[in-house]
Amino acid sequence: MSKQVLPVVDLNAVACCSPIAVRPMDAEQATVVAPMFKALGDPVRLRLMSMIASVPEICVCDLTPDFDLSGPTISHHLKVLREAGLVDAERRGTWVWYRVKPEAFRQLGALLEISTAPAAGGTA
Amino acid sequence: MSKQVLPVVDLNAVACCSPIAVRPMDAEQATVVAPMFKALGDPVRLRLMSMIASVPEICVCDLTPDFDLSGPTISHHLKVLREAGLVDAERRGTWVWYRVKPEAFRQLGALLEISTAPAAGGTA
DNA sequence: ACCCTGTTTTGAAGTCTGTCAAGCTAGAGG
DNA sequence: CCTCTAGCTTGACAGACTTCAAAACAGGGT
Repeated sequence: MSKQVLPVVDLNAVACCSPIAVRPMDAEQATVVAPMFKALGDPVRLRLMSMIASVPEICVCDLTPDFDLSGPTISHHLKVLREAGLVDAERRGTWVWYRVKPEAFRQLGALLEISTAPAAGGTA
Repeated sequence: MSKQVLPVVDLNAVACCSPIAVRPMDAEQATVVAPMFKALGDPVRLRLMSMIASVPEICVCDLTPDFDLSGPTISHHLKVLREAGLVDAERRGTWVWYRVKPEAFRQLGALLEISTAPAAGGTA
């Protein structure tokens, strides 16, 4: 039983991407997406995420020293990012390597787009 | 003393916008930005946000009925969005009207951009 | 086989969050 | 001035979150 590293958020369930500035989100979609934002809502995780996102992949051993936190705590935060579907992890020999899941990233970016923003007038 | 509606997150302090996929975030910036993501990390607030964002402005009285929650609870969530700097509120007569702060929105969107993403190879 | 290093899991403590009931404030209209 | 409605604030409580220490797990080297 390889209970290794399995994402929890189903990206296909994230009704694809119309920015929230264009159309209100239904309750179900909000339930799916909110955990991703929540995962980024902690300063430690946000930094972890940005460290992972700014390179192709990175070892936990290169993440930990940047924080005044215990190893287990970093590991916990990484797990939250994993379960939010934002990153993937893979063990290679002694070390575990993390990389972003670009789809997830794109999802969130798309939701926040102002793009063809509403402006006055009404939805009629 | 008008303790009306005052934002807490200083948008100017959000070192402007290089996507986290490009350069890791420093601790200070993460501390400033994380609360915005956190505010969106609750399904109720995410829906509120999207309802507000999809029209020019909207009255609390038009937000509340969409949820199976008490008035105070909605009010609490709106306060969180306000203090995260994501929305503004204004009382006009009997009703209070909410609208998004597009700058904040844009900030977050910019951070999530993959834009000139890293791809393999290394940062060299 | 044993130990050493890197990472995750478990268990526990303290803090924060989401929610409601009750009470309060702001404006409209008599 | 009184009352009614819309919305916010306070207080309280159950549940979730962050963190660490201790222990477990995974590989590599001797």
